[in-house]
Amino acid sequence: MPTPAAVPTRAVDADQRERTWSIAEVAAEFGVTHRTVRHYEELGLITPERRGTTRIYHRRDRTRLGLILRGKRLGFPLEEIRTIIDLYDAPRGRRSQLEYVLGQIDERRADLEQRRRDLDAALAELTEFERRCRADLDLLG
Amino acid sequence: MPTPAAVPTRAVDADQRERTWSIAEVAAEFGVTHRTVRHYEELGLITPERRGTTRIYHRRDRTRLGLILRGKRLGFPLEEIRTIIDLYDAPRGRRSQLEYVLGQIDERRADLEQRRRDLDAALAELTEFERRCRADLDLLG
DNA sequence: GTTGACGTTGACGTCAACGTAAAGCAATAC
DNA sequence: GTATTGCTTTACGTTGACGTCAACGTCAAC
Repeated sequence: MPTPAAVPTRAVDADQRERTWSIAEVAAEFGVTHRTVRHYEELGLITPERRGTTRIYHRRDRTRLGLILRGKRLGFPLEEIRTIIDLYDAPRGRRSQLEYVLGQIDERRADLEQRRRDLDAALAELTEFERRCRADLDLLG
Repeated sequence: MPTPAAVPTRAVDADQRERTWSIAEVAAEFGVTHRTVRHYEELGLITPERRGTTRIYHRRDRTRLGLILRGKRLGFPLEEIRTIIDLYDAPRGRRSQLEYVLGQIDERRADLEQRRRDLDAALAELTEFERRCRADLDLLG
């Protein structure tokens, strides 16, 4: 348990908890444009705080942005990504809700595992193709 | 080595080599519309034979269609898919060409391996999330 | 000989995921 | 002060990946 003497740790915690970012900062950090970030907000994928009219991004928003971009790298459409990350934040108080969430998890898992099969097949073919190319290269001396 | 006595095998080979398909057949088989198949042709991803004006699909076209759709499931854009499957058919006679192809293979592999990392991370998070949900469910009796 | 079933070529429509001005506010920099 | 920098909204443009007619050819079946 942290005591008042554990000052360094608590200071770092406080920093990480309370630090916020501007739209330019998060955009640069994740290698996207501010337009992209705002687009995700329009679709309800992130909901940054507003100070007046200016957007303020917290750690939670950066976490979500990371999930969004990973989902994109995996080829998911943004609408589907939204349902996924909403799932992580869904209320899970009642049994019916938990069971619904668990069902959704199963669907997601099946999807991801199909993708992994495709991915492994593609990698295997690529490896075999490389082997043949190297064999051809050897034949050329 | 096949002898003239190996009739059954040779008959099957001949069937498989010479059987062709209509656009409706390939579309149905791969679960896409004829419009989609023609779209891929417009982009140069497949080039079926023409008998008069009618398209005739060979095994080679079906193989390509399979690669295209797997690429799509993995989230690749069609233009990129085209460069990939063209790579498999590229001439590899000269050393310089082989070295180019091997370089492309490396790029592809790096891309696919990044995707696999993303995929594994997503699956791990999903599993952890499921664990927490089941724990919550246990608490409800 | 006409009716489907299946094929063809345009050509325009649509949806997602942004890009790209245009025009304006708000704070710091000179 | 004003000029630049950074943020904002509004709104139209673009690209990819098809969908969706329209208008027509062709061939077997009835």
